[in-house]
Amino acid sequence: MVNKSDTQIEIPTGKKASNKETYHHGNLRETLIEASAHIIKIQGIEGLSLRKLADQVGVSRAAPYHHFKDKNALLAAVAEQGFKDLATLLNNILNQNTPLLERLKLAIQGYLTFAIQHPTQYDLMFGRKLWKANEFDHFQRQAKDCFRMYVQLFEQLKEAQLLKPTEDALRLAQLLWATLHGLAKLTEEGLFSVSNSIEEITEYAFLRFEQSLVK
Amino acid sequence: MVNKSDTQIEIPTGKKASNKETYHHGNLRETLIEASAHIIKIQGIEGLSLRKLADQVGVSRAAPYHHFKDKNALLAAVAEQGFKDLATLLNNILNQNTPLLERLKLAIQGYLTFAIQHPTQYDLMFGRKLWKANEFDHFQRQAKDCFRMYVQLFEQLKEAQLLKPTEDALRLAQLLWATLHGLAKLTEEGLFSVSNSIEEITEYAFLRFEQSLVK
DNA sequence: CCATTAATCTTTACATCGTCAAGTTGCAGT
DNA sequence: ACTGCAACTTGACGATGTAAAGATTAATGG
Repeated sequence: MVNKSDTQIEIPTGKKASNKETYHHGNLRETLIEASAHIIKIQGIEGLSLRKLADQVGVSRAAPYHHFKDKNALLAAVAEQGFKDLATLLNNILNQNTPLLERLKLAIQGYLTFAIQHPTQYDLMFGRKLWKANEFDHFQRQAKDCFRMYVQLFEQLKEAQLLKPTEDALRLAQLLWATLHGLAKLTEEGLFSVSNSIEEITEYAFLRFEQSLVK
Repeated sequence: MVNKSDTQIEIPTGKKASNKETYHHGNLRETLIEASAHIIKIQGIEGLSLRKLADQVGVSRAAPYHHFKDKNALLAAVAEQGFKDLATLLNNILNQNTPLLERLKLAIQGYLTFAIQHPTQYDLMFGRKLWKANEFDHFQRQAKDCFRMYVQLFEQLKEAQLLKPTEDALRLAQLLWATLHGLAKLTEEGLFSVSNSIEEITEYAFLRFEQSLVK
């Protein structure tokens, strides 16, 4: 009754045949993910309620449960999409034709920019809730794929003899990611009394890894 | 009725006169914080329900609201306690009589150990929920006090001429904390396909900061 | 082209949760 | 002893996640 089609206009429901009020939504799963991502971006993770979400999409409260076991399962799907976005961003950087060191710098800057421009989604992606529950394989796999891209980058650096022979690609990747994650999180939360620009921070991080390079 | 004193035995309520069933608890605020910390340690943040908490402490549902405006305010108090613990831990390390470099190493190892031994509390301490809401001054102050201790350490290093003159104490502290936070979080969540020991990780992090030292 | 099956969605219902309003109890200070 | 304030209780409300059972449509195979 709340949801009569003639009372609510211009709220995008994402249904397949736009105006047609079909019993079957036809695109619910994706629509839910997108709408959730939108809500999370604006209201934060806590602002997402399955009931309101269902209302907004124009579907009953229980409908989402036919596509996601849980609220957490839905959140995991949103987070997974976040990692996919991050992955394509990194892919674009790592596959371009610039010098390897330039790519490293861009990979650093790109990561930080992503994290700081989408703080709430980033929070979800690394939230304990989704990681401690070991039931979201796709999500975790997607995240680790992102990590592997950094390992790859360092391996390329090593092959190109740009890395000191004593350095290990995996370790460096771990350290870089950790540094980036820490910088993003602590900056975004305002823990660094001084507020620095992304460029400044990028420079910090980059310089830290110069010692591992052949001069 | 659920809570008749003769039906529930040996659950510590933290009341002042142990057995005496007093109308006034007398120690509620602290008891709530401790009990919450305990629950969070075992069940995680999501496992904390104000009602169950009140039951366990032997008090009515609304009682906590006379000591904390909000559930979040209670969580902030718990997190603040976490930062206090971390602060005393760091204080003990920084005030001892060992060489400065040894203290740096211990400060690194101590932080990582703390984070990995209390994962759920650590998660709370750095959770976005408490940081984006700018209403918990004590909590944020306590956190920044911890950060300042790292700045202090690097300033001492600089005074002792152990730091290259081009290096800035504040920047190094920011980078160290970020690195530690990232390492702690990513390790604890199992993102680093390989699982490393704390000693190994400590070594990683420490080596990263050697380039800033005078040889 | 129709009938059966499976997928998708709805209605109803329930337990739990955070929180508020109004009342009660008891301690501290005049 | 009286008063006022602080600590606590009871009862209630709305919101939330989710399970059970039924309705509707799409898909499939004869």
